[in-house]
Parts: sequence; structure tokens; C-alpha cells
Amino acid sequence: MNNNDFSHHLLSWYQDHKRQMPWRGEADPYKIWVSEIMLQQTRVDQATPYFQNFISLFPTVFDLANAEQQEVLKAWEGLGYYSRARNLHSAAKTLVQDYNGKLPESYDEIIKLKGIGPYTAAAVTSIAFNKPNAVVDGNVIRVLTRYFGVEEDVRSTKTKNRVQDFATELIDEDNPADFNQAMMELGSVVCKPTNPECYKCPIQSGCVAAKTAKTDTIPYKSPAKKKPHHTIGVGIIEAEDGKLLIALRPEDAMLGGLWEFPGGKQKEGEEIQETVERELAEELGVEVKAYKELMRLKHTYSHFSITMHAWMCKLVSGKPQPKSSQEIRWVERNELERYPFPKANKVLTERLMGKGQGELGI
DNA sequence: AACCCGGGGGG
DNA sequence: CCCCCAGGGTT
Repeated sequence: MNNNDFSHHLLSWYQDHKRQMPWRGEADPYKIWVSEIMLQQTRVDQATPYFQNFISLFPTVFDLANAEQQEVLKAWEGLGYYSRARNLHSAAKTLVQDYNGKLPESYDEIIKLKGIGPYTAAAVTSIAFNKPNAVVDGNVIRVLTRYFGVEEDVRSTKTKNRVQDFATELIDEDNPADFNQAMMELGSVVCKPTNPECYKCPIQSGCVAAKTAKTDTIPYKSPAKKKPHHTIGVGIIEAEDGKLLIALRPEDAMLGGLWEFPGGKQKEGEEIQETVERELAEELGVEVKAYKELMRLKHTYSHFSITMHAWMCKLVSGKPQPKSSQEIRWVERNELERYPFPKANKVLTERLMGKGQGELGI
């Protein structure tokens, strides 16, 4: 199969099978850009409602640039990889200040923006401006390693560069927008990680993995490291007027710019109650009494997992200071939903607002 | 090159 | 339980 046949078969299949998506067919480069940031390491179904909400809140790059970071993070709450939201917001300001609010059309220029790497630069310039830059994402890696029978580790930079070269060689310069999206669509719905449906594939006749029955072993990925597990104690300090203390995480930390109930890792030989009291002493400079466990929950982050023990606390002495956070604030229970929280803390806020399901309760 | 960074869905 | 997902930034 030559490059023309490849492209013809692929695009023909795409015309007949492409799924409907809110950003598909969209001409506004800003919306295409937002969709591509949201889709980084995120499934279409998960991103879709966030995209609709985000665009309704920030219809243009100017609206986004003028928004407060807290509003942007609130719109991103629950989607994960929050640096995406911070970088998107930052890049919007750059566009308004230095680019008259317009995304640059060239790969070399657009990749300078925060949060735009090789994938997103190729995606936006091809889809919004019809530039022949080939995208390489997880889908394309799977499709092309199988198609060309690449058996090396797909985690390595060398293999990714090989795949990028294949994609660049294959891209249809007359229709790069559809070519790129068709490659990803094919990887997503036909050339799936397990049980690929090769009988549906428009390029099966040229596929090495299909012909040699190697779709189970290609792409090859070296083993991932095991995720460590931590036990975390967090304290919910309730003042006499009923307000609760929340803290704003440092800008450059994990989950930066989101709010939380202060706490930290349990040490060896330490009761979890002591963990909570020690952590709050360290982070707020106060003495507290952890008097009642509110709930426990398990949560998995990208590189570790936790069991979180949440304790209700009373202030014994001292005035809380933001020693390890940007800011601390006393808030009513019904005000908690105004603030962006990471998932594990979000579960706590819902319990505290009486909206918890209770299945994780102790 | 290695590591860090969320959360959800599917097998 | 594991893997994967329209990756990017930092060191």
C-alpha cells in the first residue's frame, strides 16, 4: 500500500465513521486549542462536558485572559493535571498581550506558548490552519507501530521519533486536518489497545502486526514502576461560629492553586490522630485537638496512592498562619462549593455539605 | 532520559 | 487489579 492508498482508505473510512464531538467542525482556533489541551491524557467522553462548560464560561481568549485563576481552576475541577489549566490561562494572557488575541499559525511559533508541546502544536496548526504537521499521540503510536511492525519500547524517545517520522511521511498534505483526526479516531475505535477490530480497519492490508498476528505484543511498553502508597491524615478545624479552615496550595506544587484541608503523611509508630495534630502544628503553627474521625477514603494519583483519614478538629491554642500554603480562609460549609478542590478533598467537602453518599464512611 | 503531574473508565 | 487515555514541563 503506497502513501496515497493509505491516505485514501483512511480518509474514506473517517468520513463514514467519525464520531460527533463538540469541537469537531469548529472553525474557531481558540476552541480547537482549548479542546486539545483538555484532551491531553483525557478521554473524549470525560472531556466533553468540561469543554461545553468551559466555552460557555470563557467564549473567547479575551474572556479567558481576563478571568481569575480561581474561576479557571473551578472550571477544571475534577479533570486533573491542573497545570494544564494554569498554563492555558497563562498562554491566553500572552496571546492577548503579544499576539492581538490570535493564535500563531506556525508550529515553531505556537509551540512557544505555555502548555503547547509537539502534539498540541501539530494538532492545532493542522486542524485550525490546515498546516501539514503530523500529530503523534497514544493512538497514533499504536496504529503506526502495528502498521510498520515496530517492536521496540514505545516509552523510548527513539521509538517516538521513529513514529513521528512515519507520520510525517504519511500525512496527506491536501487534508492534514482530517488525516490527523482520522489517525486518532482509528486508534481510538478500531486499533484499540486490547482486542483491536482489524476486520474493520481500512489499512489492514498493509499492517504488519495484523498479518503476523502481533497485535497483542505491539506496541511493546516496558513495565511501569509500582506506585507507592501513603497514609494521610487531614484536619478539618471547625471554629465556634461553625466556619471551617481551608488552605490554598502553593502555585508551583502538585495540585497548585487548588484548596484543601491541611494535613500530611503519617510517620512510623504514629497514631493517625497524632499525624493530624502534628501536621496542623507544622502547617498552621497552632495546637489542635483531633477529636472525631469524619471519614476515610482511598484515592489514586498519577504516581502514588493514598488512604486519607479526615478528622474533625478543635483549635486549642494559637492563630492559624499560612506557613505552607499561599493563603488560609475560614468558610461556611455551604460556601465550600465555590472553591476548586482536588478530587479527594472534594469528597470531603461534599460530606461536610451533607451531600456525601456515605459509602466510604467509617 | 527520567521523572513528575489527576482522574476516570474498561478489561 | 491493571492498563490506558488527542502530553507537557522540569531536571
